[in-house]
Amino acid sequence: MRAAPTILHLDMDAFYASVEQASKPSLRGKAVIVGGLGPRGVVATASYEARRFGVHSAMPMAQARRLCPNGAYLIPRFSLYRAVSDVVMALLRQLSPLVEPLSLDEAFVDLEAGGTAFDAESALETGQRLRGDILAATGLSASVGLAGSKMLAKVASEEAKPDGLLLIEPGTERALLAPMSVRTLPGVGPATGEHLRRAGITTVGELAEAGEDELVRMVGRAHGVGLYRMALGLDDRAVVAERDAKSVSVEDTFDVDLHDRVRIRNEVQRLADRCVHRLRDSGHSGRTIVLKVRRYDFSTLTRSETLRGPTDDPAVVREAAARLLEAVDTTGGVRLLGVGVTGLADYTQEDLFAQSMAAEAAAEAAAEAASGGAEGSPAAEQDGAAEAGGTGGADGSGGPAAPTGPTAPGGPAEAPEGTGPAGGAEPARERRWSAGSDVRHAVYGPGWVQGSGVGRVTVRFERPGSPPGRVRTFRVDDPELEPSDPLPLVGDPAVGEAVPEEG
DNA sequence: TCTGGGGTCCTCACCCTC
DNA sequence: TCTGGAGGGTGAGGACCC
Repeated sequence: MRAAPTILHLDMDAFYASVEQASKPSLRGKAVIVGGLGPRGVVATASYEARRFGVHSAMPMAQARRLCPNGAYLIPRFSLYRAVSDVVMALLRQLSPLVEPLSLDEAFVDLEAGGTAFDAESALETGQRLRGDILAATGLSASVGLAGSKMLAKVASEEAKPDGLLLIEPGTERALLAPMSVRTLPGVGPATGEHLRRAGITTVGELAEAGEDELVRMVGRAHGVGLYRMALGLDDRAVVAERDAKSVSVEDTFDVDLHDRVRIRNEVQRLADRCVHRLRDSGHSGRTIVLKVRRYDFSTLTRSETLRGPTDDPAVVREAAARLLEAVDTTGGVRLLGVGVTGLADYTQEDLFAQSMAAEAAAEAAAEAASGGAEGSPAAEQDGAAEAGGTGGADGSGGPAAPTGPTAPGGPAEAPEGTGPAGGAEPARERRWSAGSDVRHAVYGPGWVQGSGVGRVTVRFERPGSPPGRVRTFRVDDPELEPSDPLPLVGDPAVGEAVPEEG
């Protein structure tokens, strides 16, 4: 019996960029690129306007700037995206208890399990209603794929993009998939795609013709069997609502390669502390400590050590990471360091007891461990820093966003050597306004920082739902200007108020 | 030209025990 | 006593995903 097309895959269109456009009306219809602004940043999401210039996810930011010099370049604001995602996921959970989030902007839903669809017609109705509900609740468009399996539902939503809905009728799967590129299938990335291409296989139909034995020979058992089944449109993976995390890790890429061994040790200690923080936040302890090092030539190596039992003790993780680092040759330079913990376990009473015993010693050690460095600086960790230029606003405040554009002073994109998150007393600094961040002015109301420098900050006064706003420039220490939280994308009671006239 | 961050899963090698 | 294979644990690396 064929499965009814009641597996739904939801994919928000160009999610981060769309949220920025919704929250900053002057960016609507403009090329918006969200990603790391540092010298080693890559594109996380590009708006559809930017994609027309050839900009796409995972592209180095420098290349994106060459292709689209007039785009608005923004650092991701994950807290805002998470809030919007929560709204969307809540709508999905109204449809079914079986919702499997894949990321902030993607999820599978088993509609049949929720009793909200049982055949093609009811699935289509539910999908359309969902898209309308998401638009009403967030102001954002979403694409929906419906099929009898997760793999096909994902293929369907990909085909439906942007702002569309597609249902794959049971029985039509193989014919639909046959002409598609093998890269359409989940699990076929650049390496496997190239491997298959060299064997003369470029389409899903050719994959199916090759046969299971041949695919197993080419790409290994697990992958080969899975590929063959997917090529036939077969996928019986269930939608899983709760998934246990298997590892927790943190990593930093440095603007400049690190050479100083002392600095490298300090960074590893700092990462170990951050990792333990995340580990504890997730309510876990872990048994295997992993150190990741990416060298100057982009070669990456990992070293790991398995402890006798799980830990969430920062001192233990720091020591293990330090031991692992001793076995790594870092001459030539290090561009990335990471610390992770795998083999996760829930807390035990014994762990908690051991923890409390160690807490005092750990606190002392942490105080000593905080020390400064002299080179490089990790990627931004804060939300809200951005560089939004060159959108060609009517007021002429824009202009091409050159790499040295109006990023906030001291911002992540231009942190000079020696400005890492070192401990110690910092000298008094002037107020910093990260471009892209939300602000409120006592007279002009809410807006966002378009850029700042040489003692001035430029603010565009607009809010979600308002017309594109005007730009004003203030002194960075203007007492009437304050940082503020992001406004909701829809449903803000203040929307509709007149934006103060230029005067 | 330049390649993030946080994950998951798979494969292979090696060692040890039975 | 020696040998070989199976199987588990561990460590390292690669590929992939969003």
